[in-house]
Amino acid sequence: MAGKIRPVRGMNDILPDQTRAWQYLEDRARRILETYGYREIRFPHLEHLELFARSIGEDTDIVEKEMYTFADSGGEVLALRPEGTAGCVRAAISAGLFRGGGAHRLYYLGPMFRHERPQKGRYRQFHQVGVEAFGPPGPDLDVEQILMAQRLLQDLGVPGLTLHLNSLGQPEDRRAYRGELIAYLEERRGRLCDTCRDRIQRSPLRVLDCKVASCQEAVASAPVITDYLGEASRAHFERVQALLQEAGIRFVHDPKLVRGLDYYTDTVYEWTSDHLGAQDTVVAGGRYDGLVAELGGPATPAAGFALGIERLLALMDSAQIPTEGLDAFVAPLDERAQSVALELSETLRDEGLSAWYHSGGGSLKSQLKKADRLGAAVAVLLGDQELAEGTVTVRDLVQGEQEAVPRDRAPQAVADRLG
RNA sequence: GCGGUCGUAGCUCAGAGGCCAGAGCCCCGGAUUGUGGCUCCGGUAGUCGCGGGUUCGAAUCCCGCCGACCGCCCCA
Repeated sequence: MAGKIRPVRGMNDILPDQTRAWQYLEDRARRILETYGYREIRFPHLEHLELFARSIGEDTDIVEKEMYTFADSGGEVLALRPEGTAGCVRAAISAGLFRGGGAHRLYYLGPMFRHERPQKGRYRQFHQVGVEAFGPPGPDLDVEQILMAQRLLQDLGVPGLTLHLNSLGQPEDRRAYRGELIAYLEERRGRLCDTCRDRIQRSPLRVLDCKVASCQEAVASAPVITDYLGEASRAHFERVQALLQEAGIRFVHDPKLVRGLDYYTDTVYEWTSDHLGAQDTVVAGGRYDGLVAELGGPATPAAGFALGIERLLALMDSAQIPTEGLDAFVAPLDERAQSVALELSETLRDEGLSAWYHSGGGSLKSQLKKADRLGAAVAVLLGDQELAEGTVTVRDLVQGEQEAVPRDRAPQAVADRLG
């Protein structure tokens, strides 16, 4: 294996056999998001490290140990984006999108990078569809986004889903709650696992969903964030739940649901699927009313979600992905037929048909075999006979019938043979 | 970063100390002259992940490294 260069760990090639599913998912996502008025935005994969540190939070795992960071030759400290929201908000601020206070609905598709240990459903380069809406502060926006995500998941036939919902309140609510929680946890320090002991002061919310049994017991009667919500947040959360119920969307209120990014406020949610492994979150999102201001824009409420493409692909019913076939396989039987075959192939494409011009010769038998393997519907054969007569042989590879037709009628003859 | 399982042809895998390392799929060719799919025949292809060690002899046993997968952690 000398000289063979490996792919970077956790970074996967997406091969031709898989790209059809990717394209299908991306097309469906675009179509659905656009019916809700969202428009695509594209922004760099690389940003100043500080953007992520400030938006995601210095003390989060993502910023602390999962980012790909480096100093470029000019000495600027950059990072490959570990998620999309920060860059999206930065781009919107940079473009002055918030001047005038108009509502904006944006979506994006693309790779994100986190230096984690790869496993099923978790990769170092992974792909998300993200949506962000800016302006409206109301709970109805949160619910419309949940409806939109659900439509997408249903459209793609994703099984075994559960929607988990929680509210994190405003920063001051969280601060008050955090104090209470730390006090509670400190009293039970002895019953917590090692990692949770370390977490008490740094990120006490994380202790709540530790999977160690003793931690679960210790935390069973811990204070719950939703008991500490301010009046506005409480009302917001109740309204979200009421609207979800009226929309007929089932959810479970999960008081322990905590997101790994600091910018969330009020509503947070997560869809999990029981058909995945340990990495079972397919969609996650929520409201982040403080982020735009935090990044230097005008105070602007906002909400959004991100969807993991690889995870969704793993869940999708591949049967619904359309297979696009090849219309015509054009076979020049010898060198003399090449120029006519090339020209005929172009004519077929002029008519909107797909044509595989066969280069490389071989016996008619081997060429037909190739046409068959390629899944061509029709083979167009051009040999001495056809050249002499000014015809082509159009062979229907499904029916097994063929006919000789004048060359200029070939496109029509091919089209007639297609389902 | 921690733990477990596993690395043999392009792919899926068999071989578990001893004839030149095997099968299926794929690919290529053939089964009379210009006709695919089914069948049959033949063929190409592997420094058995890499490096050391044990042994008369290692794909097979031992050690190290690398990689993949699964889980922890964390999250999409």
